[in-house]
Amino acid sequence: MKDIAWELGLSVVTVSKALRNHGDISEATRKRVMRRIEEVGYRPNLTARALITGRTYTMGLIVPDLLHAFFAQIAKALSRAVRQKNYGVLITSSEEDPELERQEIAQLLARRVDAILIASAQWSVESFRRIEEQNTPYILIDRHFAGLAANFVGSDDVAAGRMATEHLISQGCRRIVHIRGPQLSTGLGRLEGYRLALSSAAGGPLPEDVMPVGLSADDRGEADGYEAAQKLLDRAAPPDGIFCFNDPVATGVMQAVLERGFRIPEDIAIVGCGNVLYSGHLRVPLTTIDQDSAAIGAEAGSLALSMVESRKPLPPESRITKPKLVVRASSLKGTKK
Amino acid sequence: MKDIAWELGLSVVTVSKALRNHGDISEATRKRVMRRIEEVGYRPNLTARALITGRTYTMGLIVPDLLHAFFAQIAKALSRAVRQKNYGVLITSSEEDPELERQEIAQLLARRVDAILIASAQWSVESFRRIEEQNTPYILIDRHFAGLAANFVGSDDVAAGRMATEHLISQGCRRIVHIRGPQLSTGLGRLEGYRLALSSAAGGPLPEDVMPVGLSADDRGEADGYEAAQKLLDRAAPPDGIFCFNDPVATGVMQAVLERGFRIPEDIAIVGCGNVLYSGHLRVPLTTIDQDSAAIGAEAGSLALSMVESRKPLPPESRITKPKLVVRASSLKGTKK
DNA sequence: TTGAAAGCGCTACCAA
DNA sequence: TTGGTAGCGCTTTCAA
Repeated sequence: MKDIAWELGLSVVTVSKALRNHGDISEATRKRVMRRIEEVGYRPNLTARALITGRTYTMGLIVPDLLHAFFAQIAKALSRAVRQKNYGVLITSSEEDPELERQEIAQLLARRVDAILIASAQWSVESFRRIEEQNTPYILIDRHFAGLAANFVGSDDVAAGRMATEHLISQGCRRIVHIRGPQLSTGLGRLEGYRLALSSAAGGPLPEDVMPVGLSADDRGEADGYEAAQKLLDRAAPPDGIFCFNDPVATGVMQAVLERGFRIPEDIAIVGCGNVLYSGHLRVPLTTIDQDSAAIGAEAGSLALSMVESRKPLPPESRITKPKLVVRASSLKGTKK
Repeated sequence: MKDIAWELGLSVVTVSKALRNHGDISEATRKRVMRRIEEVGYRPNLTARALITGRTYTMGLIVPDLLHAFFAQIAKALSRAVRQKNYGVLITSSEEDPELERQEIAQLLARRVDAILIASAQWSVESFRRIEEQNTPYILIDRHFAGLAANFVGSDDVAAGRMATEHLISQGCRRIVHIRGPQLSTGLGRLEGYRLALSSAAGGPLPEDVMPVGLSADDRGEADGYEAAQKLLDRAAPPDGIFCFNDPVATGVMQAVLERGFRIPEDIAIVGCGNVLYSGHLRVPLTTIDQDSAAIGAEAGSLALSMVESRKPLPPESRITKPKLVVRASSLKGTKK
């Protein structure tokens, strides 16, 4: 509070300026003010400042599930990237529910966050129009939308799906099932990559075989993967390779496969996606596609910062990381190659 | 904005009251206002409201590492608990660094969060005095301090350490090493539990054997566990049981042990702590102590809410969950019992 | 039931 | 270099 001003025989204005290293202030008074600030342990009320400057120094992040290590990693990296500029991050979870997500967007908007970063579970683009109306910059993370010219930071999902599938093919798999993700850019992209790889396989096109699952947030896909795998194993001719939408799904698949007495990778090779941090420590170390979630988070952070710092709207930008295949035991048949 | 008031021929005051269902407002005008609100898509500016009411409807959460599933789980549960009352959560990470943590506390204080929830990496109690000075309610999570009469939500670490160790003893282990955690209540408590269990072992007291590690946030303990295990395995007589401070450490230990050709649990049994969500899917499914981090997060949330809602200071409260042993393959020798 | 006045704690703008 | 005046968008008296 600014009885500090009174104590020093200054005006609040001067104190305010001193606090912010505002240009026209004499070094002497600045020092004087700063010392008193220190003594009293005063900290300016950021909500008041926000009201007048219109900047809250807060980024809003919406993820489907904080417990999913992929998003936790993004959150962590984002938080770190913006922290140095004194930004905080308001993190909320949509639990993969579009309606809840819309509410969260409204909340963040009401709180006047400086930018919204969102790995959206949305089907339509409507919510984003709302954000645009409020002139709040926003960035799509991980998942993007075809018809929406928005900032995007994520990975090339088609390439990811393709690499994963090609790898399985190169390991000698011929009956390759894809356990697909939701109807979002990530699920769709990886599916497309899977198809591309199969159709251009070396020894002639391989048959497609896609299993859907309904991803719910609470189990992160493990239960779904487990279930899907059960069905697959009940078949007369089970697959010899499975490309899973993500690592949690792969984890569930792995469990089911082992329980049923199949060997990984000898009987069934498994590839995941995301390279979540524990994937190398699973029952059978998991071959997966690394999408560098840390880089995505950091990139999104720096992009958000630049958007906020330059007050005028910047043209939408896409920053897409190249996925990398990480080969581990779960797919290494050594049959071929 | 309240040109809505003007449009309806009302005063801003009336609109404001209508918005908040404030008592004295006629049902008719309330409806009228609400409808207009809807049409325009107006949302009140929460920062302005915060300035005058002094309540930001925001909880501040500080964890050592968001990537550690234990804390991610807490964050998720907390977020869910307070969301229904329209609170948001500002999540920051201290990266296990006391100095950084102090800065984050100052940030949260400056932002005037309604309550601070913190799994502290602090050595001293000084920071908390600061929080108290600002009259901001705060709750310690997971880690508490001997000399501090503060609200605490966490687990009984002594019991956890004891259960883990007793389990190893019951499995026939006689050379049991504890890879200990940091000098905080969690590390200290589990260590004490370990000692208690050894000294009261059925066949007479067993020797203590404690390995320190310096937990850094970035690897969540895996690398530390890996290193510690290497040293252990270099010994002439390696241990036959290892109780690890937490699951990430256990993960690292497991890797080293397997790499060196030892069998788990036949040669070396391993027990972790935390029951992080992937612990059942590790190379060897991990026996661990469940501390129900979801319950901790939810409890902390409801406690925080009750503190905030009742404006007057409540007497400090401790909510301590009872840990549970989760037996999996990593310790199941079947030698005895 | 409604609204005028005052002000939350701070910063922008301009005059001194 | 300093400080008075205004006002950010709301809510809180309290009087009409």
